[in-house]
Amino acid sequence: MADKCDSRIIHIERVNRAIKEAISYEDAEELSQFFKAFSDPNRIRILTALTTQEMCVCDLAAFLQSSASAVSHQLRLLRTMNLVKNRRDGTVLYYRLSDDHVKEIIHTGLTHIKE
Amino acid sequence: MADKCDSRIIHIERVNRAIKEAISYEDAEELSQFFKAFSDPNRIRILTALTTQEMCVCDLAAFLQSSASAVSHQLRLLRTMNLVKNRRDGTVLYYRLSDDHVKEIIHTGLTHIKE
DNA sequence: TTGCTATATGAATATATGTTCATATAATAA
DNA sequence: TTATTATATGAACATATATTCATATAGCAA
Repeated sequence: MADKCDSRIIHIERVNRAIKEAISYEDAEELSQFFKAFSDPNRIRILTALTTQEMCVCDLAAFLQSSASAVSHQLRLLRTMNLVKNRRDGTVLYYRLSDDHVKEIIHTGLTHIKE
Repeated sequence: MADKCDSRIIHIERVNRAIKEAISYEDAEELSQFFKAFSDPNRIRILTALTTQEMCVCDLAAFLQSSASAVSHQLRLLRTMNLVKNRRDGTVLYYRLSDDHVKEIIHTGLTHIKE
């Protein structure tokens, strides 16, 4: 915090413009949380798997070659972020994507890394 | 790993389809790394600020009310991810976005959280 | 050269995160 | 009821991450 250039700003008009046009800190916080949901390879694999079909926790665990517990933890996080929904059929919970933003986000990301 | 349902998959056809259509683990890894760049509120604020103008490290530090050192660390990460570029003018480094994917990603994310 | 400024960077620290393990819960069947 | 299965969840542990602080580097001016 105590840097030299902090007291003597170089381009005050740019700083003011940035402040004026900025999204709120709360929005930045929420947005970063949203993207954090995509910041783990296993969650990415879960989300991409769910773009074409609904799957239960066991299916996803088999697909990821991971434990059902680990998958369940990840799914809870994705549920909290409203990225996936589930429906119950007996003891089985089927998970699916909440909406099309997920596909859109992943598609844009894939396009970026493939350049 | 030693879960009960791991040995006895419920919907083998869904698992096989997921495996068949999946992106590679390496791509999932790279994609998650890409999104990790957006998973911090200060990086989000840096990236949104740079959508309308180029700014130097000091400007960004003033905007974020953070230290130049912290900003520099974040910018290095964003540079490594190819999300920002810079140009030097004397001792000052001006940062800008690398391409339009950043704007697109953030726009989609904002649309999602505003629903 | 020396001195100053903007930025970069390594180490240390504190916090966050992902998995595992053990246990709990919910639905079903006997 | 009890048993079984699918899923959820809390605690613990290991790893990752963001900031701070101290120091280094790069460019410029005197």
